[in-house]
Amino acid sequence: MSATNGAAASNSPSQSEFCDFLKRKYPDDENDISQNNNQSEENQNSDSNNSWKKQKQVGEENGGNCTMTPDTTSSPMAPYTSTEIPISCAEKFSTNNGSTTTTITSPVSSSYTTSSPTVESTQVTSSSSAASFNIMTNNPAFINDLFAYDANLLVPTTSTDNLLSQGEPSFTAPSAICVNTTQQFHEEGENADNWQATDLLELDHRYNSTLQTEITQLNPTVPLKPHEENLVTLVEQQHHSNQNHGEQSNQRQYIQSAEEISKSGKQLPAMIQHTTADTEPDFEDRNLSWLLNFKFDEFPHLNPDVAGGPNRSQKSSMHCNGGAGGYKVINGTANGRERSKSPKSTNKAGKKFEELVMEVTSEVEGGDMAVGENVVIEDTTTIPQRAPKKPPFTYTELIEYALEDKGELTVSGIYTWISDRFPYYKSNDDRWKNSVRHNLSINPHFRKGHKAPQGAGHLWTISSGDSAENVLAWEHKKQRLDLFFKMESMNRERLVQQHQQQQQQKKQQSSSNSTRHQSHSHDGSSQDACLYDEAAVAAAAIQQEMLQQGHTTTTAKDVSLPHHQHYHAQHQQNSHHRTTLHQANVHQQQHHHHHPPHHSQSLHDLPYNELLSEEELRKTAGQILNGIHREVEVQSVNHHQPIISTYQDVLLDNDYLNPIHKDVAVNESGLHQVNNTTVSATAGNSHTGHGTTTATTPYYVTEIDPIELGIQMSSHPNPLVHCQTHSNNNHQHDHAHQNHHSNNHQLHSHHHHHSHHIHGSGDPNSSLNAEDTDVILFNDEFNLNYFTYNPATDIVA
DNA sequence: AGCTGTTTAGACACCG
DNA sequence: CGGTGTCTAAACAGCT
Ligand SMILES: [Mg+2]
Repeated sequence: MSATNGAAASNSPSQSEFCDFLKRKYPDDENDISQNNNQSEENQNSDSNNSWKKQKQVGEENGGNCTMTPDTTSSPMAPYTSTEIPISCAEKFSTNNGSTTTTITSPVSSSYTTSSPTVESTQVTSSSSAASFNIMTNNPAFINDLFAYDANLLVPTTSTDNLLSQGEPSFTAPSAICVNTTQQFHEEGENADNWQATDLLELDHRYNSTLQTEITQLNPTVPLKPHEENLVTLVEQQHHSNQNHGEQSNQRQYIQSAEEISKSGKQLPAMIQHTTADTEPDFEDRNLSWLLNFKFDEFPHLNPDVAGGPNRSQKSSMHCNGGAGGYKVINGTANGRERSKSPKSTNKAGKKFEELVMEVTSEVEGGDMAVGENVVIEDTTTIPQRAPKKPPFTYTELIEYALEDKGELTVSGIYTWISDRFPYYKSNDDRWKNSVRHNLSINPHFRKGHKAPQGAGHLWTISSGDSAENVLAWEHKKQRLDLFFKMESMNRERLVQQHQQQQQQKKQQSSSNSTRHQSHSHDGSSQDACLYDEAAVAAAAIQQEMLQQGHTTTTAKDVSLPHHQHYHAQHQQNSHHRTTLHQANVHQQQHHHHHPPHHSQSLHDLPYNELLSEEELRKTAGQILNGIHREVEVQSVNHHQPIISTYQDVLLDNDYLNPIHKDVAVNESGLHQVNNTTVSATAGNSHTGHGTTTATTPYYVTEIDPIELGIQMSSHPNPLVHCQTHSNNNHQHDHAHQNHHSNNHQLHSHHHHHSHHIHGSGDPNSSLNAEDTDVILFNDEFNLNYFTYNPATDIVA
């Protein structure tokens, strides 16, 4: 417990948004699909990811825990192990749907106005009122497992029933979901497996199209099926009630972890106990999927080169992911290429894996190494479980969801949040945790806040822009997450039913005495039952939450959503911003006009508001500059005097491109706004020629030596000026782009469009524009993170 | 020693 | 193909 730290945790709002990135990974196209399938297989088998942990062995015991110590977050933790039930997620929905205020109109514009933050807000529209969910189930084929993901998860069934019943409600508000209609109803079979993938893709597709067109389209279309309706019922009710109250928009449903749920009182108890008892002690421990994530190199004898098989490709590198499925290892064809690689992990993991493999293989016929075959691992025999599939969310998204939901979390809290809800990410696996940390560092919208109360580390928060786009994008993400969980629930339900049927059949058979072998266990459709469902749990959680909400006035923070994203893009990030409201009283406002006020709040929240000592300023400035994309013009105004650096108009209001509001950045950086005149004067001195100085725009000046901030002015001829303009914003901005390779590249080019924004903002610095000029080092976006690293450019460090 | 947080890199998938 | 986005692995430094 820990109290959960985050204080915030509980209420925050978050929502889920959804991105399109799915597309990429899981393309809509049929072709893609096919590919996906392949992949999926792999995945299933190996399951990639996650799994290994570096440390692991020990860990295990703990099970999950592992790491979590720290503060807050942890409390929830223990999750699985103890309970076994991993996740529950409930979703919340964005309430806003219908009312989102923001308009989307010009996407671009929004942000940049320097002065006035407000975007256009207002309005809006749209919304999605109630959405209806469509679809579902009934598709015959599974698309691939990619999406199937958790449906399978694993937990032995038994008690599930209870859960299910309770769980059902998980579906939240219909409103949130928008599924595309297109296919939907094939009612034939029961295979509904597809729906997840399909739905998500559709959602994404829709989102994309909407971006172009209008928001309104987001509204849901298809009506729910009866049974679905049932599921939803609770939610809707709640929803209605809320609406009545006028809250609708804000209400959210949260995703709770199993633990939370249990705490809350709901009980899943039966299940939990049961499960735990039955199967393994530790759920996670038992799941050996991580073992499948190996590198061929490490296990020469397994090297597929020989084997042949379906291989995939050539990626030499490889890890095979194993996937779920039945724990098969897929083959990879790996070439032996990469062999020597990571010593560490390799060794450790390798051994384990190796041993395991040996065992397995031995069992397997012929020992064919073909890795491709099915290797059954462990208990599969008795337990139907399948390894969870990798959720269709990027790490960035997962973190966003977690932070939006809880407001602020420690790193370990984030791990917990994720692992509680997505079985794929085991708490004893260090690999994905490394990725999480990496993403925190690399994405500017993830901000490191105060030090964690307890252990090492800090509380992380998310900052998002308020632009309409962002709002939309966030809405989309939320919907995606919600849809995902719904689908999960449904799948779960379906599986349970199947399982029950099977059991009945078995009984009958046994009684009838027919053949013992019930070989067909794996029929396409039936996957064994996994009963466990996150969804169920989630549902339960939601239900509970709803109930609670009714009474409690929890504090709710609402988070407004974030917004952002780029259009095209797809994929990307988003940002979010959250605002806090007290539900109890006020909440009505829901409108997202967070802007104005919010900004201020955000400032307040930040630790920086107060005056800082010089050192602190320096430190802070460095931190701020580090990792934030901004458009900056750095000029060395004067040499002889104290160094004065100018950051020109760089800091934009926050929006999806610039998650951190300009004011915040300025404040944190210790910058002062200066009149043009002033600056120009100085500037003029220094470098005359270039004219880079813009007449009009205000400058932000700091006395901190740029070098201290990691920015080195070029030593060239005019030492003076170096400007960078960039708009940085890039599409994605957030993402930090890691530059591939040399950072240089990215720095230049692209994204000009954004640049105009800047201009638009009133800052003509046409002169600056000139990307052409020598002076300008960077164009559009560039990540100050890399400032230091670019030797090539003038800026060096 | 373990956890955190920052960076660097290589590999891939996509997209225009 | 180059630019991007994502993922994974790692090296490292700083804290606790
Ligand atoms: Mg960051």
